[in-house]
Amino acid sequence: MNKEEQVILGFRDILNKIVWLNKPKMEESLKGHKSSEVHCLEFIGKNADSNVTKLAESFFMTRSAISKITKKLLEKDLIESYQKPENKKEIYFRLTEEGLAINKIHDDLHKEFRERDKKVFEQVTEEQFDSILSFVEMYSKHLDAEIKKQEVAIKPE
Amino acid sequence: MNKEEQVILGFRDILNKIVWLNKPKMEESLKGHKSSEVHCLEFIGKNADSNVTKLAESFFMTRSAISKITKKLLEKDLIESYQKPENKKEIYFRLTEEGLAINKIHDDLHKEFRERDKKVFEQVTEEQFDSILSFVEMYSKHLDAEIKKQEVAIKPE
DNA sequence: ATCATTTTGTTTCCTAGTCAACAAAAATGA
DNA sequence: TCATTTTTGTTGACTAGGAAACAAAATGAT
Repeated sequence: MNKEEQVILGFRDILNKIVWLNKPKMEESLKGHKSSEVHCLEFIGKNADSNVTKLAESFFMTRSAISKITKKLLEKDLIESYQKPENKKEIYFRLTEEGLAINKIHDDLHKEFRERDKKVFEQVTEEQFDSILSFVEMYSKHLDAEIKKQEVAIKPE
Repeated sequence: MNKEEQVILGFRDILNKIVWLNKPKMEESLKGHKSSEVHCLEFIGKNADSNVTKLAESFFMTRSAISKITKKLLEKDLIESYQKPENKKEIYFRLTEEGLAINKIHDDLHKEFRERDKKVFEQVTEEQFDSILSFVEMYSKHLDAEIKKQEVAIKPE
C-alpha cells in the first residue's frame, strides 16, 4: 500500500474508532439528543448568526438534513431563531439557556475524552504536531481548491 | 483551540471533503453500485474468507447493515458465498468475475484521485510522512486498547 | 422598473444503516 | 455427555440523511 492511502485509511480508522468508543458515553450523558443535534448546537454556540446554509456547508451535509435537525432543536427549545430587519429570507439561530447547558455537558465530555487520550498526545513532540497540522492544512486547502474547480465545472451545464 | 482537537477536526474535515469531492465521479463510474457496496467488494477482494462479521468489524458497522449489503451484492452476482465443510455456521464471500471488474474500475478511479492530489503529497517529506504515520499508528493502537477495555467493562452487566 | 437567475429554507419521498429480536450453529463447562 | 453461553447471520421496525421539487425572497441584468 502506498503512503497516500495509508494516511487516509489511518485517518478514517481513527475517526471510526473514536466515534465507536465515544458513542456509549455520549448517549448516556446527552440522553435524547442525537450527536448531529449536539454538533449543530456546538456550531451555533461558536458562530454568531448561524443559519441552515452555513451549518450545511460546515458539516458537508445537505440543507435538507440541517433544516430537519434545527427544526427538532427549535421544538426542544434548545435554540431560537431570529431574523434581521434588512433580510426577510435568512433565518439565524442562537442557543437558549437550555441549549447552552447541553453544550456545557458536551464540552465536559470532550474534556474527559481528551483526558483518556492524553497519554498519546503527551508522546507527540511539538515538531510532530506541527508536521501533522501543516500537512492537514495543506491538504485541506488543496481540496478546497479542487472542490471550487468542480463547482464551476458543473454549474454551467 | 487545543492541538488535539485541531488534529481531529482536521482529519474529519479532510475526509469529508474527499468524500464530497469524489462522489460525483464515483457515482458516474460505478453506476448503480453504492459506495458501501464497493467498499465491501474491495475488502472481499483483499481478504480471503471474508464474512459478515469481519466486514462489520473492519468498517465499524453493524452485522445487520453488512448482511443487507452482501445480500445485494449476491443478487447482483458481484460476489458468491461458500462454506467450509467443518463449519456450517460461517458464510464466506469471494468476488465473481463481474465483482473483480467493478473492483478494477474502482481502483482506477482511486489512481485518478491520487493523481489529482499528487502535488500535495509531493511536498511532504519522508520525515513528515513517518511522523504522521507513527502518530496515526500510535493513536489507533491506543483506541484499540480503550475499545477493548470498554468491551470487558460492558459485557458482565 | 422589470424580468430572469440565484439563494435560502422547507417538505415529500426514498434509501442506507441501526437496534432489537430471532434461529441455528459452535464453543464452553459441569 | 448435555446444558448453557456465545457467535453468526438474518429480518422487521424505525430513523437519519440525501435528492428533488417547491415557494419566497434577494440579486442581477437590461
